[in-house]
Amino acid sequence: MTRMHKENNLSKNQQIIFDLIDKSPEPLKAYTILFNVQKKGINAPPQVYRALDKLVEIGKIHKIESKNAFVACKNSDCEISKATAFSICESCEMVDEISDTKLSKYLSSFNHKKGMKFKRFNLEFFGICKKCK
Amino acid sequence: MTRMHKENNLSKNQQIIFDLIDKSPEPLKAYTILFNVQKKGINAPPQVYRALDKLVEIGKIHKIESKNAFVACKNSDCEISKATAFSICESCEMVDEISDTKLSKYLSSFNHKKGMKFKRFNLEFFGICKKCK
DNA sequence: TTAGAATTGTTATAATATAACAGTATGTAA
DNA sequence: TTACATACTGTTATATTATAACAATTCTAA
Ligand SMILES: [Zn+2]
Ligand SMILES: [Zn+2]
Ligand SMILES: [Zn+2]
Ligand SMILES: [Zn+2]
Repeated sequence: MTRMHKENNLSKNQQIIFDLIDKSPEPLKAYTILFNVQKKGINAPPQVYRALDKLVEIGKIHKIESKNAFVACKNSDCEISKATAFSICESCEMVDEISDTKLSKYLSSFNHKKGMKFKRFNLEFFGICKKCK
Repeated sequence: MTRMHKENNLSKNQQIIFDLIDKSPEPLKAYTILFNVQKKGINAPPQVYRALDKLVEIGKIHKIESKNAFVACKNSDCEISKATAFSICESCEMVDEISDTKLSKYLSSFNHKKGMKFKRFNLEFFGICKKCK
């Protein structure tokens, strides 16, 4: 029993949690996820965090660091999460993943004066969205 | 007693906590700060978090969101924290504030396709620093 | 088929952050 | 100077976010 869902490489818990995040219009927090998947047999925080860690690692979801919340990747898995950018409304908390090739290229090729070579970046923009204006 | 330190606008607790962060070579976490200021009479988390909130608000320190840790601003208070960028070593955890006018201007003038006007951004670059190479 | 790797289930606990309430200090303006 | 508003402080308790540790099962590939 408890078969892997080979069609997309996700395990049972990973799939359940990804589906929940993917269909949510807003970022979900770990314990919100936990409460919502208890009916499916996921009972404890480590089960949620392990799935989240894996989903982040493979680029299916991203963590919004300023909110401790998770969103599904809308951008063909962001080259496995090496270059992420988000717009965040400070009023309604809505989060949108920004897909802008120019921005991504500009930042990916940005080099630190101190000679550090970057492997990854995360950018969070804050403002008031159209709806909230 | 407990006079305001008017020379720089910081209250007693704010000054104690700012001094600690400012002289630290690395980001400090809230409870690390708490342990280090208990000898100065700051005993409880809310005292630390209130000072941190204020210091962030006035741009004296920044929160490194991916680490839940705080660093002093090295950049004339970043126009009150509207535009922050950091480089973070994934090996030694060192954090450097990036001061790059071009980068800052580029991002400050970046406009979202969906019409949202940004007021603020935070950017975190990750890599391996020179020392750790 | 069998050994290693990945995943799961479970209990307990660590680490991060805030609520709520009471009191004190400071600046301003009548 | 008094009175008021604002900011800051102290304190206890609690909420929220995340991980440690261990045992078992399932998957994968040789
Ligand atoms: Zn993405
Ligand atoms: Zn909004
Ligand atoms: Zn700064
Ligand atoms: Zn390093």
